[in-house]
Amino acid sequence: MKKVQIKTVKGFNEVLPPESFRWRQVEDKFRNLLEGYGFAELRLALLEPTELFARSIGGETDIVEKEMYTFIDRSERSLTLRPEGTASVVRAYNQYSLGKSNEINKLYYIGPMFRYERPQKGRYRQFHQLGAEVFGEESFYQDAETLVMLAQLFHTLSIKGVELHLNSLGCEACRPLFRDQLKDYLSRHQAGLCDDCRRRGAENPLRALDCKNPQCREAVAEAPSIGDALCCDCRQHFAGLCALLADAGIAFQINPRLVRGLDYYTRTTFEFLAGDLGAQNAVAAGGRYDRLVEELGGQPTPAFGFAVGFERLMMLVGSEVAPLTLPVAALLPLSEEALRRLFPLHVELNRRAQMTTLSFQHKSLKSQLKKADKDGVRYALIVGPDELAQDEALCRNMRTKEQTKLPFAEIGEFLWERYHEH
RNA sequence: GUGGGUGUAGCUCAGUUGGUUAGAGCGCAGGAUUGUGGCUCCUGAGGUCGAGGGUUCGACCCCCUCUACUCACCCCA
Repeated sequence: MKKVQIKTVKGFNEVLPPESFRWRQVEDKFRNLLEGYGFAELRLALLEPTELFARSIGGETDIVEKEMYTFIDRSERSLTLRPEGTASVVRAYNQYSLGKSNEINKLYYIGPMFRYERPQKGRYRQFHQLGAEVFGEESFYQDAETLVMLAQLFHTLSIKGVELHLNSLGCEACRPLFRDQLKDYLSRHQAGLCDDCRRRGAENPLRALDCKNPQCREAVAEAPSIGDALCCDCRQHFAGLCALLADAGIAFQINPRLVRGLDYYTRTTFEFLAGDLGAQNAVAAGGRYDRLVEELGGQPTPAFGFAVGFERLMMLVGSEVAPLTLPVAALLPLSEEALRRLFPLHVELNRRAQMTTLSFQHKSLKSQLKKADKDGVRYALIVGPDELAQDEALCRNMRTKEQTKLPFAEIGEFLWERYHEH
């Protein structure tokens, strides 16, 4: 080990080849799918005024209370590395008045998010999300379309065994009533609750439903169910969504305990759960947030969105990689003169496509062939003094070992044809 | 923030009750073949054994502290 190696910060993991190829393949599939549904990409700032997240995610949530990378910059402003994407998208939607032009109401993003938590399997301090938001559509058809699209994403990636869990949290008309009911229930059952849930009772009672403490689960088992408390409109919205999903052949479970960790959700919330994610189980989650745009200073605008945890998604994607494109041939110069002759050819060929490799060092033919073999090229073009004198290369087929003479003038065409064969 | 596990070569890991030159496989480099790869064989490079302190004649091994990684709790994508 060297002295004082500088290393990455804890929880900030970097993606090296060949993993980076797999990442891009999955990203590409996501982009293609989303753009097929009319989504357009947004590339947003990673750093935002702290206030944005405090207002959107909710001041009482764990994310805001203890998980944000927040610091004061040189002009004394409090800034935060974004812990999630939706707040920024909504901020941008308002800031640039994206709602004024109808065609741009479906937006997606891919990028890093930051949360100051202890890293573990499937959870990192810098992690990545693929997310999308739809603005201006209140219909449950929108909820259904988005969920069907997500199911397609998993299907496209050959991921099996993800379960869709659904719930409705109601709207501003019925949720406060339910909150009161629940608060009331919790205060009557304080004895059975953990410390956290007792504290939550007042500010964020819904979270108690979601507590993993077995004691709490028991205490909450008889609590009022949100499903019973929904108003007429919310009930219809949710029923409509469920019917569409059933018609589309998408399996789902209604989970009245499903409460999101962020405060802005209304009506539909969902999670796609999977095993094989370590102690984590959510690979994607989201829902409807009909009030947030307005709360962040925009026009009243219903919205629906989701985020996929990219690292978690990658854990579910099999390790099989689409074969990488390999160079067609290795150029093997056996002298300085040969190298000088081959270099312009090499540069010219690779301008069009990945065609050749070329060693700039004087190595033995043997070691160059070894390298060519390892690189998986189909041909080796050997050029030594003899070939140079004849203005040709010795073309060796690496599989059949057959060798033929190939004039320099024909190399380009020869390789270009072989390039398209594979 | 709390708890457990693990730090030995580029990678994956051995290392006996504490004993003198710390090993293997893979990978890398070279050779066996004056200009011919994969298989085989030979050779080589590469380690302050995570860091510091302690016990001991002697520490990779035992003790303490720190640190990193990792898994889990909390919570979340």
